[in-house]
Amino acid sequence: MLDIQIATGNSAPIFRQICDQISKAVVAGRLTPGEQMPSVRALAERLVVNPNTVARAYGELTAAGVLESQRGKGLYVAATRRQMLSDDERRRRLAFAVETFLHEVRLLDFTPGEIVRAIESELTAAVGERSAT
Amino acid sequence: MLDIQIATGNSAPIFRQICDQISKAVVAGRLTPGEQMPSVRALAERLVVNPNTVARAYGELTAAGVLESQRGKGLYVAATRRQMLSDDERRRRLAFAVETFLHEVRLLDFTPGEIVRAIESELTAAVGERSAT
Amino acid sequence: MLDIQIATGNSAPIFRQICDQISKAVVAGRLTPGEQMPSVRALAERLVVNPNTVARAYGELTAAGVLESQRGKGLYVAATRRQMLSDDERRRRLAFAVETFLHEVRLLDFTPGEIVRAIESELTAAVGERSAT
Amino acid sequence: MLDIQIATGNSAPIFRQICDQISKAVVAGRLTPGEQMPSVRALAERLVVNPNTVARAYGELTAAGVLESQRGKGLYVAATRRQMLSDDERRRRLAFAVETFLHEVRLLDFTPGEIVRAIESELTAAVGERSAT
DNA sequence: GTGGTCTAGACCACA
DNA sequence: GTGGTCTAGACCACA
Repeated sequence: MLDIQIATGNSAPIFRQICDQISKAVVAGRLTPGEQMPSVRALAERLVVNPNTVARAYGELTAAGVLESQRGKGLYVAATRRQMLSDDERRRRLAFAVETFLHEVRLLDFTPGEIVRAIESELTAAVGERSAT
Repeated sequence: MLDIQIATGNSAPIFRQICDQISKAVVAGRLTPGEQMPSVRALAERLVVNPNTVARAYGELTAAGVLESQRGKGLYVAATRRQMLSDDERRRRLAFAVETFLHEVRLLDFTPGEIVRAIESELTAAVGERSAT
Repeated sequence: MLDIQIATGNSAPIFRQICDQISKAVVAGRLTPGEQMPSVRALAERLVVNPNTVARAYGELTAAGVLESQRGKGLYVAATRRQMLSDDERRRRLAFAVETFLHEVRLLDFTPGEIVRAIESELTAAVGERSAT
Repeated sequence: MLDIQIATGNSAPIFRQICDQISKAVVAGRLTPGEQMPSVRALAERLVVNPNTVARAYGELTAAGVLESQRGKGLYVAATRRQMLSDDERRRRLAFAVETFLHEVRLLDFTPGEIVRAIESELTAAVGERSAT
């Protein structure tokens, strides 16, 4: 069963946490294409969260092509993830994420080498995880 | 004179940008302990920013011990730098930032190589900027 | 002043009507890049609609790159409209719109020629309108 | 035998697809006045669709005068076709559909030529399909 | 002042 | 049953 953890407090908005964890689960293969998602109400109950909040997360994931709605039946993991963004937009977003990341990490006093190595080892781990599943 | 660049638009909140750049300047020695900071109004005017925003940044820096207020005279760079994080904590934060970053980037369909290269080129650019200052 | 008409009843959702009319106004040049949008609350009041509904419309337009948020100051018409979608996605959406359009029109018993001519004359008119502004 | 194609996913509601295809079949003469329609359950089974959905489609078609119910026996294609729209009304609807379509497509940054070509090729495809049937 | 998020609760279209 | 929309009203971060 899909495991989603909500961190209350000052962190990211709840709807975004839900988005993130679901799309992560899809990428990691813990949610398989065609699989039905829990209903808005069911997930809201489980997370002790307002249904609107889940609906918003589901809405964004649908707009992003991660989920697909089947009228009146429910939401399903999209069969094929379409690349909706233009190359320019993808590059823009990568640059933005890199900038944000380096900004966070800069104050921790790691050397460039250590940072790159941390990225690389996590990338390798992620590949391993996927093929292991 | 203290050089602060504000990026408007969707980037980090302005007050945080001010915080970051000031504490960075302190670490880099461009601001020396005991030095007087520009007044809230003066800095706000220079940055073309709401005085409240500068006040908030100064407030947080004072709370963090980077700046010190001298009654009726103004704000000064604190004589002693605040404690650093433990190595464990630093590593934990790096790992967390890496994970967050890779997750954000995942749906953009870049290869590991492209991601690492983007990080590296930004790191090089940052180093260049720093040594140029 | 921005003129937005809300049609209640069975038609399209209100937030979408707002989206549509605003992006239309941008394309037509009735809203110029850099111009500030009315605040969520102000527009909501004018349209006699819940602020959340306006906020949703504004949110979608921001996500689509039509508007840009300036923290704490308000929303502005984006200076340059970025093409965020991939060519594939653009083609997919065009095909979908064509299909929907032809489906609606089919029952009206127009010949293919009449349909094409209607499209062409409206396209010419749109160009004229833009250069006239 | 009546051939109905259901497209699941985000396209038009299923009940409307059924309505449309049946009324189209009547206009095209593939369903003749007086002919008996398949039962709700039979059609639902064939289309792998909820019986409620077929029932709703039949209901709307009956209300529109396309089908007629004969007490206890079933539904039949109505002997007389319903009134057509006035030319003015048809033209008004075409203009409205054109406007809506062009607006949807506008933000996709296609040239007028590309738009017209997309319409034409879809029209040709549709004609081919119809004459093939 | 600005927009952004969330809740509670209603109503709708659709299957 | 399903998701989608809307309202009313609260609270937050930011400038």
